[in-house]
Amino acid sequence: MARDAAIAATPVKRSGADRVKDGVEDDRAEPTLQAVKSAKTRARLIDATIRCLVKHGYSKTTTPKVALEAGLSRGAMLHHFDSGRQLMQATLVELNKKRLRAFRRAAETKDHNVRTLVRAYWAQLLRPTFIAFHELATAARTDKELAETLDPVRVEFRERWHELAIELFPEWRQDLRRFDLSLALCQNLLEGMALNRLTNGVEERDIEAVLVHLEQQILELRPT
Amino acid sequence: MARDAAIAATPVKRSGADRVKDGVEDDRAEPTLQAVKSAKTRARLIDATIRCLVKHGYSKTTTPKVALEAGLSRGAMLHHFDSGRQLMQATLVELNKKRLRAFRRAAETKDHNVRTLVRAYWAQLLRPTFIAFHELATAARTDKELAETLDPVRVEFRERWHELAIELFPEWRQDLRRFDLSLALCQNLLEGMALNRLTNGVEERDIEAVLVHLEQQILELRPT
DNA sequence: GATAAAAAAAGCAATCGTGCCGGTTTTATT
DNA sequence: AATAAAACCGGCACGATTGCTTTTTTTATC
Repeated sequence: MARDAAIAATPVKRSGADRVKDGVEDDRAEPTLQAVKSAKTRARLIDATIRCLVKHGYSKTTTPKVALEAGLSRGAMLHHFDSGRQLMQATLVELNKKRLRAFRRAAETKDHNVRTLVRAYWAQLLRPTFIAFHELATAARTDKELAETLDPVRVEFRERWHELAIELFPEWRQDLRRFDLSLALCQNLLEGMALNRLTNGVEERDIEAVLVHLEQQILELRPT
Repeated sequence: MARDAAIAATPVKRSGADRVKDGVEDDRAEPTLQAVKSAKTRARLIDATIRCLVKHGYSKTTTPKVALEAGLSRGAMLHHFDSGRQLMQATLVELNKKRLRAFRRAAETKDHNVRTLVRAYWAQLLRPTFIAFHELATAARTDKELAETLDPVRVEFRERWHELAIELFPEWRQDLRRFDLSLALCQNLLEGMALNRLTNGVEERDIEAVLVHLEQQILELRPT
């Protein structure tokens, strides 16, 4: 986990991270030095990027704006991420982690019924994390390097989402066809509605009705 | 309504258009002069913009690229649209017209059943028009001026979509609640799936199942 | 055919984002 | 305390985009 974070968010010319990596094999645990500061700064930059994506959109998210938002100089920023693109890629990976974390959290609530899960996912789609993710996903359509980062992200998201759903509702294992259909319905419908909502593409009063209907649909698709 | 469209798609220092506009009240019809050429060039620029949005995405759609794609000089381009932003706004209005035209066309097919209409809308969402529209809609979230253009566009789209659907299936007038729900389901589900598809966010094999299920759903919501 | 207007092209200055570099401060290790 | 390696900062030059202005060519009307 922590290693994944280091790899995904690590600049080429890192050093602290290398030490940690080497330390893993030659001594037991050298977890904290100023490498922890580096990680914090990287996280700050990524968070600033997310805020910029939400506030200004992808096309107007520039490296000076991100640096300003993070309270760092642009020079310091380029010390951690060799280019703006690397920062975007790291942000994309981090956004995926955030989304998956939110899932886990929602799943740990003790009462797992379809209704609460649908509501939990809908709530997630209203948060900045999803907005920023959408900005990057849209950009990735025409940006080869971003697409190459997005691709494994999407795969992982799908897999975890599947795993988690099966874990919560094991009875669904009986009919995987309907299971996949339910997931596809839920994801595409809610995400479509969330995106349309961002630019007044859906009437607020329709939302509740759609949510209720979706819940009903999934219940009917569920094996007995 | 028509005035809004004219404002949105018309350059400030137009002339042919003014003449046509004046001509409406002082003489019967002065439809063709070189104003028609101007209109054609504007259309060419807008089409080039759409192609650029599809090919490069919003963030990399620049005025030089559009001019090149249209086979015009940048100077000529700025003669028709005072700024790149105006071109974008005009393009957004035109995209809406294209989508509505496609609807009308689909509706004129003689056999109106739920299935063919769902399929027709889905087919629309796979075309460049929708991709370009989505690029602009996404940009509009953080661009005030684009948002001001998008807003009436969304309203008109919704109204026409409602009108058309009621016209094709008048029996639905009995239960407008379910009617609105059906439209919301159809639009958000299909658009969500279309968008996710653009960046490998949905498995191809799930698509058909979702379409079939949606058709079934709408049929069940339909009054007898 | 002459003339005026519009369409199209070409050129210009200013701005902005990017990537990179040298220099400075902080931090950790000996 | 000394030293080395980081984290960090400021500035530089290049390229690209934008809006505007000026010039040329086309087109329509008298």
